[in-house]
Amino acid sequence: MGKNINIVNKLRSSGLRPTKQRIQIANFLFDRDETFHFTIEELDHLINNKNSEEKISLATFYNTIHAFKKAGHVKEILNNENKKFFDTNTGSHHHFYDLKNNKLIDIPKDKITLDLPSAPQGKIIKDIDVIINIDNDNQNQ
Amino acid sequence: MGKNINIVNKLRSSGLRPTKQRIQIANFLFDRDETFHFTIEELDHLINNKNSEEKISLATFYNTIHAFKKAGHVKEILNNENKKFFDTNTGSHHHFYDLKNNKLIDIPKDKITLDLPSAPQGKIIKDIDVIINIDNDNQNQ
DNA sequence: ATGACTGCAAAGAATTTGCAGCAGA
DNA sequence: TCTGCTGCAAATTCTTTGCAGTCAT
Repeated sequence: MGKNINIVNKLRSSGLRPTKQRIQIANFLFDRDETFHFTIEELDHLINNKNSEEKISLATFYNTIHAFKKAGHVKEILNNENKKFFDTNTGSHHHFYDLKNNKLIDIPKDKITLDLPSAPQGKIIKDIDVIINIDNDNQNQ
Repeated sequence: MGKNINIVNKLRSSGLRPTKQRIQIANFLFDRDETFHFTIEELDHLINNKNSEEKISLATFYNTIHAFKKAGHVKEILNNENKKFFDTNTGSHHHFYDLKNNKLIDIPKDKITLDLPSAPQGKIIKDIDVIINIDNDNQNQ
């Protein structure tokens, strides 16, 4: 199938050997319509529960996701827990953060208009993160 | 001095016994003109290096800062490292985050104008965090 | 064959917890 | 006195690292 060829090329073109584990992880992450938000722990569970035969080790998830991040295939997202979140949407965009289920929802960059102050002396703006925390409606408080 | 009386009242009014340690931490945090951003580890070093006599234990810093957070005296801030940042400015406001020295700088709420999408069905917006990542100017890239 | 990758287990870093002794009301 | 707080050490959680064996090229 063509799917694997694309994934293999994606890996190769960023200097990563297309190993069995990386192909499996990359397919899981990138072969989908919606962008996907995850922690490494979640990814471990999601992939290893599917394939009960050959488990990918946790260390490999860490290595691989960091390699993907360096290659620009995933992006790390601000969060206020002690876990690192990643996003398969690597473009500039923003997020809703649902406080009830700890899930992120993408907001396209052009849906938010910002009027910003200028950066302090000698500094330049590199990037802007906007997180809109949301909660369930119609509950007291 | 009146300073300590205010601190003691602040603690008492939030149901916290004004112990020696809490008074010392509260004075350090709240008796200043500018708002202060810190991790618990930094706070530990800053306070315990001053007073080499009686060290406050790390566990007490954790307990105390969490008690202060629950009481609304400090606010936790979004960050992308594996450390928790706190802010003595508990009002709604935003931040510059200096990528070079990992320091936060407050931005008053009214300095940023936002035009936002509405929250998803059944959800309401609770809070908005804007972090403007800044870096040194005039360096290649 | 060579160098990169995987997986295990051990190490590290940040935070939390249990509990005995201490201190504030 | 009595309950809450402190401080120590141990436990947890998340992440990183070292290294021997394995796999891609």
